[in-house]
Amino acid sequence: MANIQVTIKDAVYEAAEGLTAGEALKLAKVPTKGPQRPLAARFNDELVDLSRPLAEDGVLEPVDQSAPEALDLLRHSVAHIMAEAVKSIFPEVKVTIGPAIENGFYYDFDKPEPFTPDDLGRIEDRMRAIVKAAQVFERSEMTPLKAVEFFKKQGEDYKVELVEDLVREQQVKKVSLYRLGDFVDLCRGPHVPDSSWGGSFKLLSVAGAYWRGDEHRPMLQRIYGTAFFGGKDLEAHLRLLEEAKRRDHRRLGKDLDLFSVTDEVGGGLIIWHPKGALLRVTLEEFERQEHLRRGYDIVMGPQILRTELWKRSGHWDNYRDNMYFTEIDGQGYGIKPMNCLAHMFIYRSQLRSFRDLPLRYFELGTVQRHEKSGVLHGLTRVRQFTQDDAHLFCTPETLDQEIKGILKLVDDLLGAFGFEYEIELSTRPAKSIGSDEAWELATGALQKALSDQKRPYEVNAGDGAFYGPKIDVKLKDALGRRWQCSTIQCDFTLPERFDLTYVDHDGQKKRPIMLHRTVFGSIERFIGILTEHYAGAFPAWLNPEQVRILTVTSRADEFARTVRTRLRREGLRAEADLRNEKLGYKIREAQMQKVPYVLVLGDKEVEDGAVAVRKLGGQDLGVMPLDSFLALAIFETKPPRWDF
RNA sequence: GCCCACAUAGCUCAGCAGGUAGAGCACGUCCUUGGUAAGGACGAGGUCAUCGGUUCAAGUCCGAUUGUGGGCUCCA
Repeated sequence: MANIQVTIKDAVYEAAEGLTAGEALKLAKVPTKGPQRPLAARFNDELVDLSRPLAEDGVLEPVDQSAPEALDLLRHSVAHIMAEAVKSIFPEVKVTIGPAIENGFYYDFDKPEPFTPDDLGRIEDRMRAIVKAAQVFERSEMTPLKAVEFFKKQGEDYKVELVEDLVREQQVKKVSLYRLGDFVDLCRGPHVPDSSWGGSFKLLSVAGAYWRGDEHRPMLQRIYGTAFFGGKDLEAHLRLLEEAKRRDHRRLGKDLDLFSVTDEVGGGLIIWHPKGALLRVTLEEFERQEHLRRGYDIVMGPQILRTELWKRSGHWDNYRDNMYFTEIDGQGYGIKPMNCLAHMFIYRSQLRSFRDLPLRYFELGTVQRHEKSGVLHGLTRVRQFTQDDAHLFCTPETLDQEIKGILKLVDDLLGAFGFEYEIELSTRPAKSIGSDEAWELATGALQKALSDQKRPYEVNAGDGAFYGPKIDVKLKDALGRRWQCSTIQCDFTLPERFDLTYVDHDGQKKRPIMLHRTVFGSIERFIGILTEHYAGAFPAWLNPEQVRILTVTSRADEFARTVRTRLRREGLRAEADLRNEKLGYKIREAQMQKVPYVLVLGDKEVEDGAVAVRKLGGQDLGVMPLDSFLALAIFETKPPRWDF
């Protein structure tokens, strides 16, 4: 048998061919215990099992739990452990696929009867036994023909389909299989060496999922779980899930009395209560002012527009199933699912010169979309919502500048809430309108603006709007969850379809370029995100209640009313709690309602014309004259503003 | 739209062998005037989501509808 040369950490080792990766690493004295113990290896840049025999010269690197791919590898391995457990308890179940996902893993099963919560417990117990038994992940290879035969014999129809697709789509000559206990799965691998690695796991939920994500194919049962290298990490993640539940905007919306949804009114339709409505108009007014400062015009369009317009715009072809239509005097109308049409008619209401451009029309436009019943969710997915929508009409010369202006606006407005974000560039989808040249131009313009500003972005191929490519912004909230809010879409097509023109320097009529964009996206959804981001403790400028005045005894009632009047006169949102309750009780309630400032008024304050100030969370600012508090509160409740 | 689960007082939930509804909080009245996260007593509150079926009898069993939750598909 020939010898091979294996390079590990810059040292070269001579070894017999067929030596496993794990054995080779031992030659280099890679730790076999502790956090640096390898769970897999990288051989000539290919991720391999430690049990993989080495057949050629090459560079070998250990992969331990600190490696970026380690957690996925572990979770995928735990998915196999789960599948083995499920197969041993329910032998009639057919297995499909079980990948690692962002915060865990899942495995999809075809099983006639649904899994029950009890089943999850039983599966977990079986998994623990498998972990304890430290079963080895055993890799083998087969020709696709053999593999098909093998899985057919086992009745694993889904695996048969997967192998056949691998052959058809990638012309593979060999497939790899992994055995764990009695369970053999088609799998690219690699895996952790044995099941003892998978001890820190938890099964989370069962849900339906279509085979291969296709709604025309069978509905499978998906079990979600998560796994980590240590119990501490697992506990931290479970705590995060608890925290997310605690911050759920649907719960906080009720607790803080912001909004409600009721089946009597209809699903996906938000009813804004006084505090929620106040929060919302505060946010909207902030945005209006910021747009006016940046040269936008505020406009408003009608709620319904004639159906033929939707046909001309392409919305009829692409979205008519998600629109509502009605008829007036024999004429068809569609309720608007977006705002751009009216804005184009404002553009068209006059002859435009290049001197008029850019035109920036901003509308807090309320739209209706017939979302499928199963997708509705609190404030984040509703059937009627308000977009902070704008359409910019510009010449090719100023396009770049306008895109950059929008990026700056996004930066400022999202930054106001402490959001960081990531950018994606979405390109032409399968279902689209417009010429190839227009798509190339538009995509190039967005790309150029991003790279000029050195903003890192990822390309999301085929995910653009039907009329143009777009920049999508995914913000990250306080819990690290990502939400898509802002979007910038470059459109050459609608100006064409609605024959928008301007007169250029040379006296010729030309087409303006149209930019569609939102910053918050949907006001409803954004308030949902803000609620969870702040856990209900909105910053003072946005909080529907900024100051709550508490009396110690009824002797302070009159003064409390005076203070409330003074605060309100200064534009502060103040309430007085004059109920016959103990101070501690009122404080508790004000804290739970997340009011930023509490003023305590007792005999001392009445006598001195002063207020005792307590901030949300318990910080005591002490007793101060009412005027001092007024100055402080006016300063602290100013909305953010930027120089540019 | 699809899979599964759920729907009881304003809120959170108990009621898990079918026999005419219960707790805590909130609310009302009274007592208490109490200085930084829940003072006390009493009281009022429900056609058990809606419609239909089984049964002598249905909150409880069955079906449909609506809505909600966890996902899937979709998201201009």
